[in-house]
Parts: sequence; structure tokens; C-alpha cells
Amino acid sequence: MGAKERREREKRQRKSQILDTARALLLEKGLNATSINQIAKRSELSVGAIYFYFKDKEELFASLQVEGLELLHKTIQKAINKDSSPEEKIKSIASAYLRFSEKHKNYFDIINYFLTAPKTVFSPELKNKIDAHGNVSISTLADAISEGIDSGLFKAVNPRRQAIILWSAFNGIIQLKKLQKTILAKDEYKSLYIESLERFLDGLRN
Amino acid sequence: MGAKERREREKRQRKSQILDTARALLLEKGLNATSINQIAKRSELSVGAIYFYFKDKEELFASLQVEGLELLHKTIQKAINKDSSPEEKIKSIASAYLRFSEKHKNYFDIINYFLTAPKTVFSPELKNKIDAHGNVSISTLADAISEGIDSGLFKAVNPRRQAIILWSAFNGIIQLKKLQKTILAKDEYKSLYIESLERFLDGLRN
Amino acid sequence: MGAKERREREKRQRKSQILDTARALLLEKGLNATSINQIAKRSELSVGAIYFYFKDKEELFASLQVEGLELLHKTIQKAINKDSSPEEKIKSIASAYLRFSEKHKNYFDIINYFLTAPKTVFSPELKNKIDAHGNVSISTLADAISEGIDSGLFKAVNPRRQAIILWSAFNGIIQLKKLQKTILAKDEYKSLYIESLERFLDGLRN
Amino acid sequence: MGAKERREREKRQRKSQILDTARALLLEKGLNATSINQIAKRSELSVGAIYFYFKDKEELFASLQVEGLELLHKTIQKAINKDSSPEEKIKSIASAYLRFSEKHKNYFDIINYFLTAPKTVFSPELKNKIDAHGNVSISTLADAISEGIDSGLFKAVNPRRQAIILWSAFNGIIQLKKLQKTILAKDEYKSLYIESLERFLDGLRN
DNA sequence: CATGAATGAGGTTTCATTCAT
DNA sequence: GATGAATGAAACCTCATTCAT
Repeated sequence: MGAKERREREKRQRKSQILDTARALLLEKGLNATSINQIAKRSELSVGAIYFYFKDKEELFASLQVEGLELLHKTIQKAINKDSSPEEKIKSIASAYLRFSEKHKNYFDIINYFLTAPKTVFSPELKNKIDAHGNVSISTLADAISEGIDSGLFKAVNPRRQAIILWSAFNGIIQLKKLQKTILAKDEYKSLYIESLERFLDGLRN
Repeated sequence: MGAKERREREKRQRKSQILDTARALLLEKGLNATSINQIAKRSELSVGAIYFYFKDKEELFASLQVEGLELLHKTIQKAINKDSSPEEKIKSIASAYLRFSEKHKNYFDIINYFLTAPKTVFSPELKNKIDAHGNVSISTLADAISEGIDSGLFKAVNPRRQAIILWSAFNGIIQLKKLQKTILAKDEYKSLYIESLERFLDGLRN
Repeated sequence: MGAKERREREKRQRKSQILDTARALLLEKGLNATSINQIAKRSELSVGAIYFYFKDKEELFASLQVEGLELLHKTIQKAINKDSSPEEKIKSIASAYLRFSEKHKNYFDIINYFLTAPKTVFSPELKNKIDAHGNVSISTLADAISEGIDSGLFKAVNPRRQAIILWSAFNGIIQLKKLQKTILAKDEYKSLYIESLERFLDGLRN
Repeated sequence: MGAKERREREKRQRKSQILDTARALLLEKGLNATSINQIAKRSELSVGAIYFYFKDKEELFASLQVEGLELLHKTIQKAINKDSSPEEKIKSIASAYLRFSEKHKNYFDIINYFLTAPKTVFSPELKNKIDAHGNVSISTLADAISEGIDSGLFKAVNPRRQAIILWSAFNGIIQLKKLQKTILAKDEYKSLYIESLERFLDGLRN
């Protein structure tokens, strides 16, 4: 007894081990430059083992996405103080998101990497699942906005739509990070991020 | 006589022909899935011919970028009515940008594809050149905002920063297009785009 | 049981098989004209298989070098009769070297091919290793000369330097083989080789 | 009048120009890595022009050989003082050859590059011509040895054979240059060259 | 004479995936 | 469960050579 559980645990560990290596390589070299052989070598597993745990390359990388989205959701959930004002909640979410993009750069980049790919790299089925996952975080933001409207603080706009707009604006700004040293000064994107939120809230208030 | 000129013209045409094919394939399949062999086959040229016109894959794709950025700049320039109000100018630019993203989807996607790639695909030198090109369109937007501030219409904010913020917001929204049919309804992103601009202007006004 | 060992053995065999083919092709066509594709085709393996056994072309050809130098060393070692006189030892080594150049023409040519290439084809690291290997055979010759000096037979010269000089002279002559049928008569280089040794010993004796 | 001559001169210049570039590239990169396109680009001529002056790549590189052998012959001829002793003549030739290998490293390397190639890169016809050219320098050395024999200074050996033996020894030593920094100290090959000649003359004297 | 655009085979290397052990 | 040898297509790029202008 317990042997079965040990095996289960080992199996989960192996999978983690593969995902860890894949994540690292993906960020180092990009999707196409990351090969199964490389993952095998670096994770000190055999190629066959990887194909045992993941049907194919696609499934492996999709797992990374889901992982990332889950972590994002948790991070945001943790950042919200239930008793604070709607504006404070929105600011908390915003700052949690920015921090996530820095602290978990790997995951953030992976999420965006797949989100902004011109072609659906994944099967539709998989993509739905992933998008649904992303939806969760949007809802959290929408709830805060909704609260602000109900309390008369914000204009009577559609909360979900505002959430999406704000979220998109955030993403737009964070992507500016890549323009550092060319168009933008170092870390200018962060102050732009904050100012962007200000402008949005200015526009939202009654 | 004129033989030389005809040759010149033919050369330009060939180059266009290659770029056309590359552009199409790039959008169909993405950067890494687009091979020189494919471009050669579809453009009915030999592989060698392509390498005669472009030093390597990178240079070919960079040409597409620059092409796109130039077209974008022209499109925006044309959209502005010099005599209209600052708000109208901003709206014109915004709607020109949205239209550009639809009408010249190929170019728009390519611009964004490279802009948001996690790894610098191009040489730093090349990247600088490209970013500088992009800078031009930002300036046009900044000018309109500046005008609004001068005329007392807008708050006394930094025009260039606002331009970047707005531009980023636009990009953020346009990327939502990919979420159509999963999270978003069809063309919902367009109305979000418009609302996003409204919210921004709301926040900017005195 | 023994399955592992059999696998090991098969792996070694495959590697030999590739080296055999490469060796043959290299001698037939020269380094640059020998392609991995050709080696794959003739050894009835896939291209990928060759890259499984050898990191790249360089490593493959370096293996041939090392192989050859090892065989050369062994051949010379075997040729020496410990009880014979220094002159006899030198003659034995000389004749062993000439025989090696004929019997193991493939290896000999490969050794010389890389030794006399105008550009360092190999990485410095690799080249060091190879040169060190070559050093061993020189030492054997130097020992014999040293013995002759100690016994008062030879002038008090530097043994290692004489060894190198003699060895170089041998190589110089053996290369003449290529001039057969143009400048030289058939096998004239062999008698030149012997005479060359005579002249050298004449000059070395007290 | 004179137009014809001017054209002739221009033609020769063009040919030189091509050969200069080819020679430089050959030594930089080796035979196979030197392409006609590269030569064209660097010599600021068209590919077609090169094919006008040389039938193909082979003929181009053969010209370099012949060039080099002619220069070698002239250099040696100049080095000999008709009134000096046979030994002095031999030493003059030897030192001229060593100097040639340094001063005209390009030519020397090219001569050796083709001489020691495992396969006949050239057509037999071409190879004959080249070898004959090389023969001339050997004869000069043989004459000096012959003189020494006639004057009772040297043993009654075959002069031509001794010339070849000595020449080969020289080549053997000069090739050691490549082993500098691995097996040999810097410029050790030069002192070996001199000692090699000493040893040979020791063996030749009565 | 000279140009340079075009060819297309062939170079090295990497890859996802399979399957016998 | 796990291994890793093997496949072969496909990636990018270069080459000697030709030929219409």
C-alpha cells in the first residue's frame, strides 16, 4: 500500500520536471526553436518519456498556458481586499497584473506568446479551454467596476466591457516594454501603465 | 534605349512579387512556418533568385515590416483634416488605424507580429530602424493632443505620453480580435475600440 | 540478459560503419567534396542517424584522424625490436612508417590531409588533441636517436629535434608519391625514401 | 593606333585583378569555400566577366599555381651567385626557398595546397604542365650538387635524386610551421630547417 | 566585351515522431 | 513505464554555371 500513491506522485513530478524545462526553453528560444530533443536532454529524461506524458508538442505547450492562467487568477484573487473601495480594488488588480508580468515573466510571456500568435497554433477545442480560463480574470475586474457603478461612483457603463477595455489597455502598455531602449526610456512603460489607469478612471468617474 | 530602366523596373517588380508571396504566406502560417522554399515555389521563382534579392530570411521579413509602417503612416496622414478640431483629429486617426488593421490586415498583423514577439527576431540595428519608423505615427497623434491642450480643451498632460497610452490601448483592443468566437461576440472588438477611445477622451477633457 | 551489452556492441558497430564509409569517401573525393548525405546514402543509414552518432561533420572527421594516429603509433611500436641497435631501430621505424603509408593509405592520407591543410579545419581544442597524439610517434623515434647518442654512435645532437627533422623528411618524400608519372618514375619515391634515410644517418654518425 | 594595345593591356590587368582577388580569398578561406560570386564581388567585376577570362573555376586556380611556380623559379635564380662554391649555392637556394615561403606565403601555400591535395583536382593535362614547371627549380638545385660532386666535394651520388631528397626535406620542415603553438615553439621550424640542411650536407660530404 | 539575374542541385543540420527493446 | 536509436522530410543557404541583354 502506498506504492500506488508513490507512483502517482512520481508521475506528477516527472510531468512538472518536463514542464519546467519546457517553460525555460520556450522563453529562452521561442516556440519553434524549442525541440523535444532539447527538452529531453535538459530534463535528463528520454524523448520517449516526454511522449508518454504528453501526446505531442502542442499538448505540452498548452499545458504551460493553462498553468500560467491559473497562477494569474490566483495572484489577482489574492491581491483584492474585499473591504476596500472599488477604485482601490481596480488599482490592486492593475498593480497585481503588472507585478505578475514581471515576477512571473515566463508565464506572462507564454500567455501572450500564444494569445497574440497570428494563427491559432492550438486546436479549437484547446483554444476554447484556454480562453475560458482567461475569462475568469476578466470577471474579477468586472465585478469591481460593477461595484463602483452600484455605489454611484462610476458612470452607468457596461462593467464587463469596461473590464475588457481596461485589460486590453494594460496589455497594450505592457507590450511597450519591448520598445525600451529604442523608443522608450527604461521603465517608462511602468509610469505609462499607472497613468493609463488614471486616465481610464478619470473617464469612468461621474 | 530605356533598356536599363526597364531592367530596373523589372527588378522592382520581382522584389514586389517576392514580398507579396512572403506576406501572404507569413499571414497564413506565421513566421517560423513560412519557409524560403515555400516562397520560392509559390512565387514561381527559384530559391536562389530569392536570395539574390534578399540577403536572408530576416532581411526579407524586415522589408515587409518597413513597407507596412510606411503605409500606415501615409494612411494616417491622409485621414487628418487640418482644419478640424483636436478631438476630431484624434478620432480620425483612431478610425484610420482601425480601418488600416482591417483593410491592410496583412501589414497590420505583420507589424504587430514582430512588435510583440518575445524575442528580438531582428538584429538590433534593424530593430532600431523599424522602431523609429513606428515613432512617426505616434508623433502625429501627439501633435493632435498637443493642439487640444493648447486650446484649453484637454488637461495639461504630456502629449507624447498620452499618445503612447492611447496607441497602446488601441493595440490592446485590436488584439482582442483573435478572441472572437470564444470570449467575444463577432465584431464586438470594434465597438470596444470606439468605447475605449470615448473613455480615454472623457479622462482627458478638462 | 546481455541485451544491454549487445546494444552497446551494435552501437559501436554502427559508428565503425559510418567511419568506414566516411574514410573511403574522404579519400576518394577529399574533405570538402565528401558530404554527410553521401556518407548516409553509401552506409545505408539515414542522415539523422549520422548526426546521432556524431555531433557534426567536424567531429566525424576528427574521429578518423585520431583513429589513424592511434593505429600509426601501434604499428611503429610493434616494428621495434628492443634488442636491436639504434640504427636498426631507426630503420625499423622508417620502414614501418613507409609501410603504414602504403598499407593504411587511407589513414595516412587523412592524417596528412589535415596536418597540411592551410587553414585550421578543426577547433583549436581538437587540434591540440590531435597534435598531441602525433607527438607520441615522434617520441619513439627520438628515443632511438637518444640511445645512439648515448652509445657514442651519433653526434651529440638534440634527439627530439633530429627526430622531427627526420620525420619531416619522410613526410616530404612520401608526398612525392603524387608526382609519380609526371616528374617521377613509378615507385621512385620509395628508393628516394631509403636514400634519404641513408643520407640522414650519414650526417648523424660520428 | 594603340587602341589595340590599350585593350590588350586592360585585358591583362583585368585578369590580374581577378587572380589577385582569387589568391587572397583562396588563402583566406580555402579552395572550396572560395566562390566565383565572392571573387566577382570583391574584385568589383561581374560573374560573367570572370567566366570570360577563365573557362571555369579549375582554370582560374591553376593559373595561380603557374604564377606561383614562375615566381619561385625567378626568386631562386636571383639568389644564386654564379661564382660561389657549391655548398654556398645550395645554402643560398635553401634560404631563398625559406624566404619565399614567408614573403610569398600566399603563393607558397597555394603551390602546396594543390600539390598535397589527395585527389588530382586538375585535369591530367593541367597537372603535367604544373609539375613540369615545378621541375625547373629542382634542376637548379641539382646543378649545384652536380658541381660539388665534380669538384670532389661531395660523394658520387645521383645529383637529381639528392636534389629531390633535399627539396622534400625542406617541404617537410616548412609544413611544421602549422604545428607552432601546439607541438613546436614559435619559429622553431626555422632553426630546424637550417639544421636539416646541415645534417644533409654532413651526409653528402666526402 | 561585360553584365547580373536566374537556376536548381546540393550542402549541413534539426526536427517531431515512432517503436523495438 | 522508460529508453534512445532511427527515420526522412524540411529548414536555410551557397554554388558553379548559363545566357539574354
